[in-house]
Amino acid sequence: MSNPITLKKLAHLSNFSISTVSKALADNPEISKETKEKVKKLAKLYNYTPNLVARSLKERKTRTIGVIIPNVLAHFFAKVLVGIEKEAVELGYNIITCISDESYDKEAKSIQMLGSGSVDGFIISISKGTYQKNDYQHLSSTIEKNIPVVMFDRVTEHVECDKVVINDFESSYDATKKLILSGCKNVIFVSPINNTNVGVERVKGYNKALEDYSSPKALSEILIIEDYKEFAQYFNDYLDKKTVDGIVAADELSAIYTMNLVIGRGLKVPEDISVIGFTDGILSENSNPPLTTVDQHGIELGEIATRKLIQRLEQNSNEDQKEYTTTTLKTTLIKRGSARLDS
Amino acid sequence: MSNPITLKKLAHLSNFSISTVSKALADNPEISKETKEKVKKLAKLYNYTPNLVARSLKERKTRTIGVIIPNVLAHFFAKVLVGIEKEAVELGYNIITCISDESYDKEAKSIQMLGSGSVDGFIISISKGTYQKNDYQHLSSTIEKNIPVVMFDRVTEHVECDKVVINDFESSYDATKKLILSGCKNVIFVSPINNTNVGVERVKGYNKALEDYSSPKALSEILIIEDYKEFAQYFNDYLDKKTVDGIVAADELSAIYTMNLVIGRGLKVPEDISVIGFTDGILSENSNPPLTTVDQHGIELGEIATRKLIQRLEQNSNEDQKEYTTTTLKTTLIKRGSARLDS
DNA sequence: CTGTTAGCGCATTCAT
DNA sequence: ATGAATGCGCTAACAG
Repeated sequence: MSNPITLKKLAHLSNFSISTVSKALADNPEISKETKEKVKKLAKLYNYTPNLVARSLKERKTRTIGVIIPNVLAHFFAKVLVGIEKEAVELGYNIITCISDESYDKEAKSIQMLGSGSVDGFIISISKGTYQKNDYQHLSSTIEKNIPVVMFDRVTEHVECDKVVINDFESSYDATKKLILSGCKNVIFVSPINNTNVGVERVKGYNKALEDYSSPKALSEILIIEDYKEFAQYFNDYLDKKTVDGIVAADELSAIYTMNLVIGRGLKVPEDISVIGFTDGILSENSNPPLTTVDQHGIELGEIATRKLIQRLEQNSNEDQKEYTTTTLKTTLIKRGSARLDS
Repeated sequence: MSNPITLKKLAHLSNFSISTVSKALADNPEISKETKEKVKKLAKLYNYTPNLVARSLKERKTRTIGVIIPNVLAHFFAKVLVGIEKEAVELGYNIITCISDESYDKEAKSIQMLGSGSVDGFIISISKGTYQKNDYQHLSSTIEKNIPVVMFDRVTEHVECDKVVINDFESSYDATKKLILSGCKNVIFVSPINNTNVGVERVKGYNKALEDYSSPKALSEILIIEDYKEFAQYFNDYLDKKTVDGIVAADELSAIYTMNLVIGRGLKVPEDISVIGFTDGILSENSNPPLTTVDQHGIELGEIATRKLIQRLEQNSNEDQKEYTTTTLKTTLIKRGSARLDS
């Protein structure tokens, strides 16, 4: 900036002292009405805006939140980001966004960078890489430094902090159960996220539903997707050998992808095979047939996470620290065309 | 932060002065090897990280970029964001993300906030609201304050700055032309973004292609989408009256949506109607049939914009200011299943 | 080679 | 009601 207008300059121009100007602009009752008016007029005239970096240094808080997500291209995370941004702005905060790209290194580095005074707290969903490494030191240590962390969706029990998740187990259980009750004999589970707690919970829900509702000799199969191309091959071979009439997919893309493979074989959805996916996305609304999905309420999830974090940031430090809490959001099954459901 | 370790504390602990510690950590040649080693060891031991806010204040730059996009849920913008974030991190910058949500007010407010010292420069794609209002004061004035701005995709000639765009006119011209040359008689254009320069350019390209290649009595129609539900109704009525065999859509969602309406009428894509969309998204790869699209290379676009901005940020202020430049990225037509194309 | 000093812009305590 | 002085944590010019 060539010549940013500062308090000092306003002070010169107005013939008041810096502190008077500062107080006047802050509507401090110590200052007389006339001075306030003069100063404010001048400030407006010169288009004064306080330097936020200086203020941050002084106040020792930045009113900025660090947001770390694995991947913005996944619609769910994009939605959460929308919720976070919206709520943050509402409450007077900015967000610094980092995309971990599912990598431990990038996640850790971002946290370490931003943790050096750039942000007041973090909202994070853990990367696959971090799960694999099973190392949460970077998170624990920021919490120890008294920088609050809120985890959402992909969380871990190894770190104590506020969390916001959805009822993964239950949702998956429910989806599977509904398929079975509406006549599916052989329901399989497809997942590209088996290396996250979220994926694991969804598998558990699936298994439990089979146990509770399916005949013992029914198909019970979890297909892990790592590479989509390889999976296509594998899945086609699989369908050559087995008869499937229901699919629960752990996310949106895998649901759509699987559905298209099914249709590509000349099978009909939902007549021959019913498909239910987990998601929040546009894909599902606009697929053909439209996908029946478990709505994860991403925007709301983001808002809640943000509120939790800011609440903690703004609580008086002499108050008792509130206990950490985990909020579980209930999903909603959105019925579209890809599954025949009774109820 | 309860007790962030600072230079001052390191100075106490090491019995050197603050400045010596500072210089030692910065590998300043003034400092002896032994001292450097001692200090660095201590710093590592206490896990010292410099306070970036203080450094920003001192250096008068934040190494942070403000990114303002209309909507992260649109895949194209999400991709650009990925490109920006990636390149920024690579070059040692953070990004503060604001979502304007297509609103002038939010856009202006974000810029004004962040322009007060929080960021060194901006990367922005203009909101629909701003186009409507036709007011670019908030942008011009930040440039006047010597905060560089790079605009991408949705740009305006009313502001002089670096820009990165794609060849919208040409791409649209080309897509339309290809449809006509492969036999489409009646190609219409569908757009939800007609209130942006991008949308306007694409319409122009469409019109020119009709002019150059289509028979004079062929259909020539631009359908504007404001509300998708209303559009569905309108479009169905439209197809009752007119015969269409080609559709060019100005973005991804409108392409998919239109295609699904067509299929919903029992028509076949691409046999009865060919569809080409503009996009960068997952939707197109996974639609049924997969959508033939104009790839806008969002990630690369984001990277280029970031490089341009940072170059300007880091150029010596005593050098001559470089001229503002506009980079035009060439799109690529990705042929999938939704259009019969000859070549 | 090391230390003292000043100052980035702001808020605030303590005089006056 | 106003102003002088201090310090947030850091860098760097200057002095020794």
